Amino acid sequence: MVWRDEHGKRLEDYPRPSVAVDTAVLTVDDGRLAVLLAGGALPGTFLHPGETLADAVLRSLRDKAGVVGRSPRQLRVFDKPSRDPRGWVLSVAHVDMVPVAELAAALTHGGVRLAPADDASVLVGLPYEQGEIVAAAVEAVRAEYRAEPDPSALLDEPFTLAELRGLHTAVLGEEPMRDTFRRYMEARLKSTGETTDGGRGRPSRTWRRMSAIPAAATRG
Amino acid sequence: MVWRDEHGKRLEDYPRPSVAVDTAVLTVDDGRLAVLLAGGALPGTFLHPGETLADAVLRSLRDKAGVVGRSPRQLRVFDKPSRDPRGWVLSVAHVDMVPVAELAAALTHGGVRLAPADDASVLVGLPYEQGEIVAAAVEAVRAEYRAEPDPSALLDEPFTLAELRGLHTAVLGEEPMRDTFRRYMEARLKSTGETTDGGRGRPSRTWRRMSAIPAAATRG
DNA sequence: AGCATTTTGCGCTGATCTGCGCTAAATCAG
DNA sequence: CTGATTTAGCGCAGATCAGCGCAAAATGCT
Repeated sequence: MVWRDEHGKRLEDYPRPSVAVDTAVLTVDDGRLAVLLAGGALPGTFLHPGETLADAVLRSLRDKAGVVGRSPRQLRVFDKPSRDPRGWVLSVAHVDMVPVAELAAALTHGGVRLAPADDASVLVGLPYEQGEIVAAAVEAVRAEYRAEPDPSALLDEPFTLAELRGLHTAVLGEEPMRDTFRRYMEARLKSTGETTDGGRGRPSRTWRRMSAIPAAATRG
Repeated sequence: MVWRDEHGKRLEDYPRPSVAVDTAVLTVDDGRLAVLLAGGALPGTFLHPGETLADAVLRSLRDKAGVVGRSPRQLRVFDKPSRDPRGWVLSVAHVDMVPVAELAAALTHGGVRLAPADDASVLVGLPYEQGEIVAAAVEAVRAEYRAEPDPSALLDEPFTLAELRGLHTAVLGEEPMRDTFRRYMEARLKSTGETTDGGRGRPSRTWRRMSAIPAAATRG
């Protein structure tokens, strides 16, 4: 039974935009935040019937970047009329932080590369307002990292405080003060009770995230 | 010149969702947060060609609630497949805080009423996941009010600290501590240099928001 | 004029946080 | 065994913040 409005028209009888999902896939590469570009743009796709936005995002990450098992977060909708020369397209922007190792396969494909995520000259070169998407993504990820230790689980467990702080420095673009960082994060981590093996100097204590879910598992 | 893809198809040849905008119009009524319902639902509309989402939101607020000159904020997209029995519809949810006086005309229409915004029994009675939209809106507005003095300009200027604190109490659902509130907010307000007239007791100092834009003007 | 009322302002205490210098601890290299 | 290295841990000073009690100030009422 197809629904019709008071004019006898179905939903399909009205003009509708195309809906795309675009994802700023961020990672840490060479000590700084980087964004994945495929053919000079963010990976994305048009929404298919019956899909949720998250389904579409996951499909585009798998198909365009070989990335699976992640949990992209919705940012917001970009809808500037002049945004897409092809026509009326809305973009629902997402962000996902992915360990750089998981992007290795994608990066062997022609046209797939990493670019510094907080480099203005990179952002202005992106089509379809995607520079704004990346900027919004960087801001969102930095806020998450200020609040929680490695919330996107880029580090394999267990890890040391130095590794964690190194990661946070790369994400935030500034180095947090050692003691302040340690006090805040230790309260949000679970000690393994063990230390590192080998290496000179006093062995480091090792930690896991509070969540019981393994790092690579999808989140709720 | 109509764009076609590598299959010779235009954007319109592919199935697309309808895109609706729904706005949680929040206000303060009788000392607490309230949400506007029109016919038992949030005001909304389908997106028309050539419109931005903000255009559509403003149009629906004008047509369904008689509200003009505001600046709704985008929350996020709701896309649960079973959300809308009419068919494939995405809803881009927004929130707007509006002085209750500006809703007076709308409230004289049949079927338009205010309901407590943080009352779970109200939220579960809403169609199309709109309870979740209202909950997300309440959370967003409360975060804004924790950070800034009356960011949605519900108070006419100038206002007293007691009026401001009363408004914030209504929005937050809890009364902030007088001195803590005063220290934080005074730093974010502009003193008029004048005090209230009449009334018993020591006259109150009066304040304006930092922004130079009049309260009813739209924001950037 | 005195009192009640209301707001402003602030001194004070205790709590919390940041940043830093420095030592102890636990390794490995020589 | 000694020294170098690296991390852990912490004492401390200074800064900041929250909350409270209370008095001063500025009105209107009687």
